[in-house]
Amino acid sequence: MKHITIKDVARKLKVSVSTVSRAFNDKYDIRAETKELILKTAKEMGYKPNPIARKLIQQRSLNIGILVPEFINSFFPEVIIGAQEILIEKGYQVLIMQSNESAEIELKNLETMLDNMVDGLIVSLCSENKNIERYKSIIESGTPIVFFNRVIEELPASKVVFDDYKWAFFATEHLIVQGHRDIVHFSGPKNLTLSKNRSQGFDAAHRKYKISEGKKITCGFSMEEGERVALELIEKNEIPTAIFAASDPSAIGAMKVFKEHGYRIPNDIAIVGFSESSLAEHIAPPLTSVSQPTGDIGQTAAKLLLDQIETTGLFIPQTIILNGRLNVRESSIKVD
Amino acid sequence: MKHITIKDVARKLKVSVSTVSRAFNDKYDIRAETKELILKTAKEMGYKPNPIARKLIQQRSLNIGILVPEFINSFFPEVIIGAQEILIEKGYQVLIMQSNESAEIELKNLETMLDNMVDGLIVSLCSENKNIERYKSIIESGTPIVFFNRVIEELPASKVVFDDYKWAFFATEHLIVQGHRDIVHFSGPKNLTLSKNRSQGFDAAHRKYKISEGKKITCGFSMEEGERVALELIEKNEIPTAIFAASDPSAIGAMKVFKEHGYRIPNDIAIVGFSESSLAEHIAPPLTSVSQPTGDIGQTAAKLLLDQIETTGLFIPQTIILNGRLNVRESSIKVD
DNA sequence: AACGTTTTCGGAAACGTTCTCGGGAATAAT
DNA sequence: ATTATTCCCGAGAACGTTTCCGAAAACGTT
Repeated sequence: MKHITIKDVARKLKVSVSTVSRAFNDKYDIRAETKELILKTAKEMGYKPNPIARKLIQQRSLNIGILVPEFINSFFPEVIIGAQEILIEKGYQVLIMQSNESAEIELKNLETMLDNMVDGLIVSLCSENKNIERYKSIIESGTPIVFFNRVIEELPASKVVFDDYKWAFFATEHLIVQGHRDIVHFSGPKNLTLSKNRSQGFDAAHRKYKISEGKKITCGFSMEEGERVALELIEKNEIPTAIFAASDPSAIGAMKVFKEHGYRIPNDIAIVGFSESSLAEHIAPPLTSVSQPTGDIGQTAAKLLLDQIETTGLFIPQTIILNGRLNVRESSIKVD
Repeated sequence: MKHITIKDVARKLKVSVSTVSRAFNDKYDIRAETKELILKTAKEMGYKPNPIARKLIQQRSLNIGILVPEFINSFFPEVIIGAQEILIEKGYQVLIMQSNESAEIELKNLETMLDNMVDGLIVSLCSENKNIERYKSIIESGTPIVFFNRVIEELPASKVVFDDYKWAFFATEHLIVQGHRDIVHFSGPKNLTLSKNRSQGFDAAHRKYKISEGKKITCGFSMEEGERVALELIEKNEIPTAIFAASDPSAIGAMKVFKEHGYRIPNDIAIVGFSESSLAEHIAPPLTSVSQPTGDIGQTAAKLLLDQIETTGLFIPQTIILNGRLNVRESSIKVD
C-alpha cells in the first residue's frame, strides 16, 4: 500500500524504467503511442514522479523561496502576491517563511530553503541583520537571489528598492509647505539602508526650505514602537507640530497615543506615514502616507530572479528603483 | 567546486561512508573519538548532509506546511505565528503557501507541499472549496493534517474552530439590545461551515427576542465585497438600522460606502464586524467586532498536528472549539 | 586456550528518479 | 543486397544519503 513508483509502472507495462521516465519528460525519443499508453496507465495507477528523487538528480526544484521579516502588515503579503503571479506562470511554486524580525529565525529559514533546494530566493531582511556573511557566501556560491525593500548595499546581488530618499523628501516637503517648522522624524531601524535614505530625504527637504534640521528619533516599524516614542515626547513635553514617521503602523500608534492625550490631529499635530498600509485610508483621521507599488515590487523581484536563474554564465546584478505616490489625506491638512 | 558529499569526507579520513553517516546520526555504534574527528573535519571541509537525499530515504522532512486562503488581513498571519512558535520549538520548519482564495492554486500548493514531503499540514480552506475529494484521499493515506477556521465538517480530520454560532449570536444580541429591529447580515461564502454557523447564530438571536427573522445577503470576506453589497442596499433603498457582517473587511467596506453616501455610523446605521482585524480599533468610528484568539488557534492546531505525527497506529481526530470576545466600540453604540 | 560478547566498522543495497550509451529494428539510400 | 540513417528502447550508472548485515578486533570468561 506504499507509494507507486516508476518501477511499478514499468513492470506492469513490461517496458523499461527509462521508457516510463521518457514518457514523463518529453525531451527524449519515444514513440507517440507508447508515451500515450504509459501516461494513461500511469494515471490509472495513480503514479506521480517523486519530486524528491527528481530534485536529487536534477539539482533543481522549481521552487522559489521568499523570506520576509513579518507579514502582519499587508505590505509584505502584497509583495509576495505580486511575485507569485509571475512565478506561478513560469511553473514555479512559492515557499514563504517569516522571521518575525529575528535574525536567528531568519538564518534558520534561509537554511531550510537552501535545504529544500529552492532554485532561487527573494528576501527582505529583518531589522537586526546579522546574517550578512551568510548571504555573501550564498551569493558567491551562485545561488540566484534578489533582495527587496530591506536591503544592504554591500551585498553584490540584484535589488529592487523604493526611492525612499525622494519620497521622504516629498512627504517632508508636504509638511513644510503646510507651514510646519517643527517636524519630528520617527526614523526606522538604524542598520537599514532604507531608514538612512528616508532620513536623508527628510533632511534634504529641510535644507531646500532653509529650515534648521528637524529632530529625529529612532523608532521601530511597529505600532507599539510608535506608541512608545509618542509617549516619550509627551512625557518630555516636546510636542512638535508635525510628525513624519518611517512607517504607517508607527504613525498610527503615535496618532492613537496623541489622540488619547487630547491632542487633535491634524490641528495640533500633523502626521504623515510611509508605506501605505491598508489601514491608512480608513483610520480617523485618514492618514497621509507614501504608497509603494507593492505588487510591482514583487513582480520585478520575481522577474529579476528568473533572469538570473536563466542566465548561464556571469550574471550582473541590477538594482531597480521603483516609484511611489504621496496620498494626501486629512491627517496632514489643517481643517477649520 | 561542487557540493561536498559524504564520500569526500570519507575519502579524506580513509573511513567508510557509513561511518561518516553514523557520526551524523548519533543512534549508531561508533567510537566517541572517531565521531568527534569526523564531525570536526567535516565541519572544516564545509560538509553538510544533503537533506534531499536524506528525505528520499527516510521519508520525512521535519517540515510542516501551512496552507491559507489569503494573508492580506492579519488574521492568518497571526495564526501562523502562533503555530510557528510551537513547531519551531520541536525542531520543525514551517512552509507557508497562500491560494489567494483560488481552489486551483490551493490544489497546486497542496501538491507542492506533499511533493516536498512535509510531515504534516495545517490548512484553512479557500472559500470556493472544490478539493474535498483530494483532501479525503490525503487523510485516508495517513498524512497528518489539521484544519482550522475554514473547515468542512465531513472531512474526518482534526479541526480547531471558533464557536461561530455562539459569538454571532452575541454580536446580534448586542445589536438587538441596542434597540435594532431591522438588522441585515452580510453572511460569508455559502459553502463554509463557518458562514452557516454565524448565520444560524444570527437567526437564533432573533428567535430569542421574538423578532421576525433578519435579512441575509451573501457577501465575500473582502472590503470590496462589503462595498458592493452596501451599494446594492443603497441603490435598492433598503437601508437597515444595523448590519452584522461576517468579517471585518466587509464591515469596513460597507462602512466606507455608507459614510460616503452621507449616512452616519452608528446613528443611522450601526455596524458590527467579525474576526477582529487590526484595523477595527483604529478606523472611524472604531468597529465593534468579535475577536478570535488567533495565536491560540495556531498553537492548538500545531499541537494537534504534532500529536497526530507522533501517534503510531490509529489516530482519533479531535475538534477543538475556542472562545472569543465581543469588543464593543463606537460603531454599534448610539451617541448623541 | 578456547569460546562467547561486545564494540566498532566496512560493504553494499536501497530510496526513486534522470540520462548517457549503445544496440536492434525499421526505413531509406546506394 | 549492402550500407547508412533514423527511430525506439533497455541497461545501468549516477544523485547523496541511511541502514542492514556481517565481520574483524577487542575484551572478558571459564
